[in-house]
Amino acid sequence: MPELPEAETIVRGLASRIVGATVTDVDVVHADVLASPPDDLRRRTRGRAFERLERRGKNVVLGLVGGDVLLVNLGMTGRLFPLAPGEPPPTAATHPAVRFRFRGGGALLFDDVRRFGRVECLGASDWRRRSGALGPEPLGRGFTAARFHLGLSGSRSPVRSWLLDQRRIAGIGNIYANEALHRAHIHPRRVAGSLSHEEARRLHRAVRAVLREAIRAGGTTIRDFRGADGLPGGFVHQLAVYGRESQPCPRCHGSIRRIVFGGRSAFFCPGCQD
DNA sequence: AGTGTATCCTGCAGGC
DNA sequence: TGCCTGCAGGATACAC
Repeated sequence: MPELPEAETIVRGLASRIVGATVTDVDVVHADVLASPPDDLRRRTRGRAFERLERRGKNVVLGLVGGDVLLVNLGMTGRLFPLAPGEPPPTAATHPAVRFRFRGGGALLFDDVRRFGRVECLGASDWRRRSGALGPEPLGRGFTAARFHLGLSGSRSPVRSWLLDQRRIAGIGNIYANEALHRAHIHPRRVAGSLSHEEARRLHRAVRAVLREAIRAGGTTIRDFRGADGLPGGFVHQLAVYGRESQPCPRCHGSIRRIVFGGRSAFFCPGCQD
């Protein structure tokens, strides 16, 4: 489910509720979302406070005092709900998987219908290594059109697959890959290394614009996504192609098509993407 | 280095 | 109403 804008929306909504909270215990309802045994997670988090909250790609990163990091990958249907002392979980939290209890009675609930999400606690150096294996942040300063073009060059994979590969660029998922390609007038199946300098520049701009606009709208809710405040994201109303098979292209009024490759649906307009 | 396929799960929409 | 199929925002492992 959640891609960069959804993770960013969660982090922004969560920060004021979580930073400063000290973990007293961890309730594990579904251990299969944990990367290590429940006791490992308890040992590493109990008695420690969260001191910073950030995002890396699609991951929510909760930094603990002492340098360890609680890493949450939301998978397809993962959500994080902060709970005030005495506050019951929202009715939307139908599939609780892990609950971090805080001193004073508050909590952070990880809820995940399909349980493709992952929760793990890493030491600082392990986290650095993990983060280093991810590609650049598309909204970061270092992510220039020139660097993007360089990354694309030499790759024979379809550009949509290239965008989804977290080792090449971090945070883009199927919705925003399709939306950015449409905005840049580039067919999702184009060979990444065949993009001209001009096309790479257009796609670079499109990726950044789509992600920024989606963050501004609070992410995209197809079905499950909720921000930390429990609200759905509004970008679904601004989607041009994703999930709109057979509907008219908002730009040229051609009929949007769906094709499948790399195991996932790609949506595009045959009229204005080549 | 690519691609296709399968896997992990649950829920929902659509066809009959 | 029920049953079946296909589909889903992700990540990974495998064979070719």
